[in-house]
Amino acid sequence: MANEEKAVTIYTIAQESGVSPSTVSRVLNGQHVLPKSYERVKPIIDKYQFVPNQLARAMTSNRTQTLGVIMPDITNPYFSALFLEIQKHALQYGYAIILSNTLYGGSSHGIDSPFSERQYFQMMIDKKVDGVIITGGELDKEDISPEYVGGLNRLATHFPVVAIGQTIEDCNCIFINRNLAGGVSALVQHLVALGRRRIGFIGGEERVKTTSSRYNAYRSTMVSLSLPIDPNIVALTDYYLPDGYRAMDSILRNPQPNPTAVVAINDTVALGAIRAVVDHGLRVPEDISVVSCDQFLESEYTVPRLTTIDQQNSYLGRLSMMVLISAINHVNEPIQIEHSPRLMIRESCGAQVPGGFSN
Amino acid sequence: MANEEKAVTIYTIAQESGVSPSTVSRVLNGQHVLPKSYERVKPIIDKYQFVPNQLARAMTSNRTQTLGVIMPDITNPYFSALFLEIQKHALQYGYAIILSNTLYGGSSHGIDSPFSERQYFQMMIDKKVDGVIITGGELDKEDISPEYVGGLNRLATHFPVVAIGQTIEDCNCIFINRNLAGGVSALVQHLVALGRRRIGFIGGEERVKTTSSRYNAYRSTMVSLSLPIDPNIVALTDYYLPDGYRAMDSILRNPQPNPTAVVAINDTVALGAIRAVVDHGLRVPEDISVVSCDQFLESEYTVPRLTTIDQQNSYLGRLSMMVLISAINHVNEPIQIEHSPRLMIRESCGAQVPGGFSN
DNA sequence: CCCATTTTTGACACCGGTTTCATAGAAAAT
DNA sequence: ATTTTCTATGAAACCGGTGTCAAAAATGGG
Repeated sequence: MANEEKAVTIYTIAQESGVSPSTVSRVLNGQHVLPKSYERVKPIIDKYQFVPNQLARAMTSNRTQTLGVIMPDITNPYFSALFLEIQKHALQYGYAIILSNTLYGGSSHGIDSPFSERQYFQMMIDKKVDGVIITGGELDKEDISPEYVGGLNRLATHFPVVAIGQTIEDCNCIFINRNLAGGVSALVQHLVALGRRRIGFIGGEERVKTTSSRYNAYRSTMVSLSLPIDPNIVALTDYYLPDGYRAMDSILRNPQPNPTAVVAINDTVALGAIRAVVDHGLRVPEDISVVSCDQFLESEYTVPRLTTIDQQNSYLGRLSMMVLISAINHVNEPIQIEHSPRLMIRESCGAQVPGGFSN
Repeated sequence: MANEEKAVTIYTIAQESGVSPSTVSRVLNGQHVLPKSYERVKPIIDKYQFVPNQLARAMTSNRTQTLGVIMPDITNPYFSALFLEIQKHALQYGYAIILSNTLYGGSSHGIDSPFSERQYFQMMIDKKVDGVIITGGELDKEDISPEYVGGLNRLATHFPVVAIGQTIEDCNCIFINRNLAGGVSALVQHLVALGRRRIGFIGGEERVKTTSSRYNAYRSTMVSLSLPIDPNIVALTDYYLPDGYRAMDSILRNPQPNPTAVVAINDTVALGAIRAVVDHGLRVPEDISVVSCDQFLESEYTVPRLTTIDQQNSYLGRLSMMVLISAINHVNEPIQIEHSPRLMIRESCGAQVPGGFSN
């Protein structure tokens, strides 16, 4: 297992090429040396395919070429897509990524996470990463605890921290705000245009931005269209399939008249809701339209095809990575990536779309 | 950004408590010291909440408390579930995890991965991780290149490598073999018991174990039941939703009679197939049963609910982690975790199951 | 071709721990 | 009380690089 032969170090190279270790170091770091010295050192480096020890290098330079990503749950397709996007760009800059899933509020995994988000903060500090991207979890809550903000600030004294979510006052992180409610108004208007008036809402947790901002957009659009908001056809639980099922089921069990359309917080919740509708012997979209605010599944392949909003989440990963990299390099030029949500009108809203297959 | 105050080191602690750095080191590592010394040092450590610099520690101990995980694509639910399982256990042992997605063959992401799997190997070596778990990618292919095996062996000279997939001869990794075909025979028999005889198969790539072992199980079961295997209702493409769609679509476009049942390589492919069936104006399961060999979605919430095989993949994550940890600690007690695939009979096969909701 | 100036180089300290080894001190034996 | 044995401690070397600084070499000007 262990490599018994003495490791090749910068001293090995120095000795064999007849220069000092310092000169080898300079060659490795692209600093200027006389051509003569270079010609001596380079072949020896190549001969051993020498790569300097990153640990030793990190000791003095305080750069580990490693980044941290903290998110609640990688099995959530929204987060896994975000992570992949982040990683693709990180690699181009030679960074490895330590991924930590906090399972914050992750009841859907049957275990209570024994590690709090703040313990992950400590881990990132211990690992001496060069920067961190953090998203989800307590960051999305409307009332963030001072302890959490303290933790973020402590993190930010060690390295740049990019926080995807809401902006927090008096916090030294770099914030990237998602336009969460983007397209929701258009979505509701689209449903109304299709003749649906009794429109419900199902979403995640109540005091969490992802839900509240969309819920508010739904409410204000309903009000502006002079449509009533009936609390009997609103249900907030969590963000996964079973939650969507449970929410829709409770609405349909209610003795009040059923909604004719329901806006779901995201694709998974929408699919859970559709399953519940079917289980109640009803059809989507004929009896009830079910639409989603946030596409992160390949929802053009579901039955029925989901009407949803493409929030262009892949930009988010790229943006956060760009921002982090430039913060690490103390570059302060503001980075702008344009993107706007796109309404994807498909079957589940009841609109007449081709989509189908002509045999 | 940078913490300007001088860092607290083991020397700080030594000076303040009036002992030598060596003694502080011993206290930190739980080695035996006189109670007198301990009483001196401990309060100072607590006062600063001192945590020794992991980088410096790693320099001499050659332990980074970091593990590597190399997989093709975290957005694939199978892999993300596996990763989460691995991480949960890693954390209990105090390991952080560097995740690398190779996007091997990942045409579904629209980019050609600029980094080959072997470059990720190098990265793990550079990062001096304590061990690696690798799965998917070239490891699943039937004809693995000698270069790849060489890469694996090189990895294994640096630290223990757990490879989830097939066993490779003359390779110093620790192999964990999945029982890929488990339950497939029972699945086919179940379909036959339901009166389906013209049974097709759709799966991933041809020379990849995940597909070939299941495909072979399908074939041998068909043969043993004296049923014909019609190549017109077999289609192999890839592992994602669009692939399932494409495969089923091509089968249905074929002038030959349609299958009455189709076995899909996994849940995503099955869902893609179902979408194709519906697009051809047919119904699942009335016209065509669609079943899956490998549950990794919450497929009890799909429409129709998917009949599939629970391969109990979560055990795989736990097992591989256990094996890796004990290899790192040079423990050689064989680890056995029992698990057997379970057939999940639901709607999509055409069986009469309660499942539905009574209004 | 020699002296002044600039550039390149090598010796050495340093990053923050661990480990070896010799010594001081405690415990045991005489 | 004295010698022997054992144990705990501290000084110093080490892990493998980077940064500083003074000496050496290269360059330029007269």
